[in-house]
Amino acid sequence: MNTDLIKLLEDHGIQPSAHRLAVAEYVLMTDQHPSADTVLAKVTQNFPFISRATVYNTLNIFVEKGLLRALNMAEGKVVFDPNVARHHHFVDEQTGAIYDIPWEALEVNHIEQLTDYNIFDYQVVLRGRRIESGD
Amino acid sequence: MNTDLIKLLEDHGIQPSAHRLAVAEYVLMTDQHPSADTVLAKVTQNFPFISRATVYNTLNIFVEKGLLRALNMAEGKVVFDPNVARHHHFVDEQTGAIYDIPWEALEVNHIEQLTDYNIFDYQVVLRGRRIESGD
DNA sequence: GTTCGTGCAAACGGTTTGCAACAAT
DNA sequence: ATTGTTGCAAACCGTTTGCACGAAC
Repeated sequence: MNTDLIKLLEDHGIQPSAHRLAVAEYVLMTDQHPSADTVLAKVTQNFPFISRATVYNTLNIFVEKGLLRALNMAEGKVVFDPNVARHHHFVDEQTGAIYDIPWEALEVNHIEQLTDYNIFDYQVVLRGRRIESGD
Repeated sequence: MNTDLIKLLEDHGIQPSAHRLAVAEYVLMTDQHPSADTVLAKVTQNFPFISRATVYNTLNIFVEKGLLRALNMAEGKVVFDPNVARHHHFVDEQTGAIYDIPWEALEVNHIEQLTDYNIFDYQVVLRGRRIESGD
């Protein structure tokens, strides 16, 4: 069951406490991009006695240790992305929802010609409306 | 002198008050990406009696009316970009500074194949270190 | 008994808002 | 008189921090 989750935390130098596992179980498995508050709400469902501070602490540790990426895409709220591999993002301007776009789906050319910059990383950020296919 | 600035505001449906002109004079002319606080500091130099609230109000009006774009790229602070034309951004991870990359400098392919999305706009966000060429 | 995780509440920092004063027409 | 701009201070909201408690080794 979550022995693999325990191992994952340990492999990243994080002591796997019960609270941290509860947070990990949700935030590392979701394909959404939850805010800290969303994480708190979700985790509270199965784990009613966790405090806001612990959720924030845990999320920050996860980001520090490379299990999560923190994104600042929209209005004053950080969201967390368990997908730490390279990928692009689409932001639905109506709902605020963020969707992952696979790295291979897009191709960016001429980056090597930006010689004034030492580029560690890049991504395409797209904005618009998601076309709802019956969901 | 700033009759053109007055006209610019009026053309965007903004009453050109003295305070608004003072803000516009700085924020619409800069090639940096100042935060609200930076704008306040700059404007205060020439215009000591402007309040924080007025600066925020003015910036929000400018964004609403399309004179500025608001960017959420980094830690909990909105910055303003007077360049409202399409362009890309490079973020210096050390200094936090944001640089504009001309639209034509990069080419993104296969966007039209993202058929689940109605894409209004997109940009490439690059991160790394700017190479200081003697500045 | 020292280390580390947790909870609470207070503090923090950027931004917004309510309200009263004021200017312009 | 109405409309719109400004300033102040308080409120707000997401996040961080200080400190005390408690569990684990």
